[in-house]
Amino acid sequence: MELNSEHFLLLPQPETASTTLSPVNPGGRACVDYTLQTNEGYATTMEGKVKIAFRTKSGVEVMDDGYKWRKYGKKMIKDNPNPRHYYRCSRAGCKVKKRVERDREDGRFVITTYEGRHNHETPHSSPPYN
DNA sequence: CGATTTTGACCTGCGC
DNA sequence: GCGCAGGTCAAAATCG
Repeated sequence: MELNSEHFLLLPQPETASTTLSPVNPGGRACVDYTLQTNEGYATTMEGKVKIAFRTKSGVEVMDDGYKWRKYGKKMIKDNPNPRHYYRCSRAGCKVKKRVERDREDGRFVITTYEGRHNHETPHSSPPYN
């Protein structure tokens, strides 16, 4: 499966996303039913920046989208009792970042946030949704 | 042997 | 300006 902003709802950005909304639970979140195993997801497109976040109902945060990810950091967020993992594409020139954290209320949910776009083809080519 | 992963420390940005 | 939170990088160890 290709994780492109085009595959998600391109929301300009959650209005008044400064107080009431949470990073993973915007007031105007888009409850979509894409071809993915995702339940909810929203994409925020900024000037030249792409932020895609969706909640997966998989107990496994390791969803192989066909890219090689290299973990470069782990952080405990105050808002979440669960640690947040920071991944990065191992391909040279690929500055795509991936953030994975478990849901704060439902440990069986995983919030995956992709930032940026891949500038190379999938080094794996094994899309189970093809 | 090389790449990748893990934990900690450090740095930056924003808020107050 | 300082404090807090979040994010990134680095060094070492491990696995393939």
